Amino acid sequence: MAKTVVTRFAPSPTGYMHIGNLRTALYSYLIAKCQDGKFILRIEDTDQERLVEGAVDVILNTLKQTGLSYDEGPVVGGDHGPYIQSERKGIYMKYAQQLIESGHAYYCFCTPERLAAIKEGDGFGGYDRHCRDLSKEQVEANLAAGMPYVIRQKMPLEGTTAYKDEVFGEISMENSQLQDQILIKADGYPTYNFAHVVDDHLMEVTHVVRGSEYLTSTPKYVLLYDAFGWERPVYCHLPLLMGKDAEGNVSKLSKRHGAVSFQDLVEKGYLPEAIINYIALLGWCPKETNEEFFTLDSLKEQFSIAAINKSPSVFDYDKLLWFNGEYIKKMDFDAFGEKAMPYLEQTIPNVENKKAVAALLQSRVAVFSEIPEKIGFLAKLPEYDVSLYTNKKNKTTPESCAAILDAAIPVLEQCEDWSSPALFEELKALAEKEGVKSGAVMWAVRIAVAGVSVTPGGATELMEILGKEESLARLKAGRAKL
RNA sequence: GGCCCGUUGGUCAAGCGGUUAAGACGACGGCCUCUCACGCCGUAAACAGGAGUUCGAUUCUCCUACGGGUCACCA
Repeated sequence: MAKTVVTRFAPSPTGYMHIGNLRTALYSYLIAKCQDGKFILRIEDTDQERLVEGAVDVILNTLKQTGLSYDEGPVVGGDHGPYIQSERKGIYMKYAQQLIESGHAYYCFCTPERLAAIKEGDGFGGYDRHCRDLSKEQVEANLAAGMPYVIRQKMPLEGTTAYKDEVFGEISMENSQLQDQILIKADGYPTYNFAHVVDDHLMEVTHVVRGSEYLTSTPKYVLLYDAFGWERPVYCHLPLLMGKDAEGNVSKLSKRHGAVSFQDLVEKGYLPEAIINYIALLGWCPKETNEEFFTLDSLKEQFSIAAINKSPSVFDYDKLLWFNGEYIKKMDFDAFGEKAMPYLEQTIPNVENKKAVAALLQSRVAVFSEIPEKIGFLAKLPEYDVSLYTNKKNKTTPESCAAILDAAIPVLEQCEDWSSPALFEELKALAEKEGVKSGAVMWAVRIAVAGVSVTPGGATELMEILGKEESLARLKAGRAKL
């Protein structure tokens, strides 16, 4: 029986959930769940200078909204807690000590000033290993004198370190490339470099899933596992999510590329399911099907590490928009209405039948935030130019529209049944009587009633929503302009 | 700059030695139509370049170019 797969998502609480981070969470979750494994959430907050109030809640809320439920982690607990690194501070030092004793790490007393001076040079040299070979006596003396110190990993000077990545394959690095990185900082907190290795081991994580920016630092981590005599985890590095700027240059997706946090996207009216669906396809493609629509459950069934690709992918807002539109169209009407209601209330508080408006909107909206601009004219007839009455296809002109409105207004005033189908029949009959295309009548009426050239819904649908009184007032105002 | 990784249409991508090189978004055109949208139909658009290996390379190897990542008391 194979060992249970255990993955983790280990974000640092920065105050927002970057979309690339979310995708890492998704893949990490899926890699576990497609193999009936466990998914752990761990908060990596060892940088005391970058603590952000409420940042953990952002992470928790995002996972909740997207349905990425974790088996162990903050709030839910588990056998390997605590799951917040700052609460685990006490456990790292003894492992660091162990490494010092075995000759894999050492105390370093170099001051920040000295390190900065070293960096002055070409900037690529890194630490000069000044404290690497201090005598035991010297170290004791410094310690006794209360000198501040950090603990560094002692890298092999020669040879190479290699590991196998599940998506990128064999990665091999010359040890001479590896810096004697800091394991424990002067404030006593561990660095990511050290804490994640210790925690992954203690939490029995079998698959380390993270962005490919860690591809080249992983040899250092692998060396740590080896130094402790721990079994190395399986590594799955994920291709990066890129953004394209105005000049067409691509780079790691960031704020300058637009909305990049999950919160931003949700605020703009994107659905969590659509976001998840879209980002699942960035770097992964199902093997046996051309299907593009996936729920979290269907992803669990289809997902496989082997189908993850290596090349970075550009985040395409257009395609996300399309996905969102598709999800909106698939929503049942009540759910759509509920989601749209805040926008409707804000934009057209005076319109009685908001449900009818929602009905017109569902197939015409790709993201909720575009609702106001589409229906503003319902709240108040906008100022418009008579040139709107000119339409090539229906062969209308301001003059012809004037005639049409003259004929239409009295007819409409007589209408008892103010429903779209009834109104449509009336106007169609009128068109026949007047010997013009029904499209011409509809055009004149719709412009008069809406005051904008493009509307969600046709003339009679809009009239039904506006009601008889308002519609006629607008028609008469329109006629007066001509 | 050193090291690591990548490179199929504008974008996401299938392909895993022999194909008319899929599909999706976007673009464009058409149909439908009470404007728009939806829906339906269609068009244009790609294997970075050069050497090998092979009967045969988009697929394998090497080189070049380009792109990205990484070299913190950040993760």
